[in-house]
Amino acid sequence: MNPFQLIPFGKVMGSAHTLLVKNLAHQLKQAGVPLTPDQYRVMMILWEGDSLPQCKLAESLERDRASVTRILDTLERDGLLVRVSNAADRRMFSIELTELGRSLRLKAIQCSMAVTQTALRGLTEEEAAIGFRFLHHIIKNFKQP
Amino acid sequence: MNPFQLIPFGKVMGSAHTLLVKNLAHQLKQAGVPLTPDQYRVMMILWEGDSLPQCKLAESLERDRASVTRILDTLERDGLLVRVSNAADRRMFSIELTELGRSLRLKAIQCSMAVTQTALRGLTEEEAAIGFRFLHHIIKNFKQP
DNA sequence: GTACATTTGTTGCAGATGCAACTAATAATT
DNA sequence: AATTATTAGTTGCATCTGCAACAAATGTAC
Repeated sequence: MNPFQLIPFGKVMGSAHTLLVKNLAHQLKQAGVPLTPDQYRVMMILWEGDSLPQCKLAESLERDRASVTRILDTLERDGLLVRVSNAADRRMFSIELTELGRSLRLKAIQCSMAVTQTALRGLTEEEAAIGFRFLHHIIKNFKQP
Repeated sequence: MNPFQLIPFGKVMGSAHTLLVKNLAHQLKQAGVPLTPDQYRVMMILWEGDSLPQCKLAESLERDRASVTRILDTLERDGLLVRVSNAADRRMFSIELTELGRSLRLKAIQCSMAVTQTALRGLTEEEAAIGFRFLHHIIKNFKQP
């Protein structure tokens, strides 16, 4: 590939990602959902199924354990979840959503879908699917170097 | 598009972007280039042409002025650039690279290209070009809502 | 079964981010 | 010319990030 096009790839990816995240933050705020985009990513996983240890969360988020610790601190402080100590392995906690935490799911997902629809506006289903595969390919390339 | 596929789009984009940024941080460190990925993005613009006011930098980076202020603080502290007060408009500074700042260009760009090559490994030029257009399309969608 | 290693989560540190409030300087209105 | 925007840059606050060092619990090896 032309080396002059290789240089700005990071910029293009960074711009697309930044705009997407900002748009999500905006949508969540508009909808009155008290979550930042990063908190949303954590909650998204918890809504799919509670009781993951924090290290699994970190892995799934591509973040380190320390970052997960602190996002959970905030979410616990704000009453969206609780850490429950695990009897089987006392190093770990089970994360359990509160009623409040569970209640935000629908609205938050609607915000997320609105962002995606803005992002993909004007693309056919086929073009969007090709774009998805492109991103998945990149992820795979980084995960198996 | 199938609503179940609309939900994880942010996650896919986030993963690809995160892995790319982490890989760049790693490459820069390996090559002994004293820049974080965010600092690299700023320097990239300055290498193309000095003397931009900070607000233009912010616009180009999709960041707010405050963020640019603080990245420049760090880069100035580390001797990569200097703020020169502008006689014509005393609100602004001209950012000027130091010799040290200019000297990092080649190595840093090589790191960036290595990251891109990893990202795009296994894709044809045509597929990569389609991926670029996909990302550009998303950027355009967010910029003209 | 004791010593060593690994794993889980936390904290300290330096770097980023957006938003809102602020100062100083320039532009626009009247 | 004087008042009123508007613009460029900075600072405070809350959030988020990775890395490295650490404690406590669990696993492994001898």
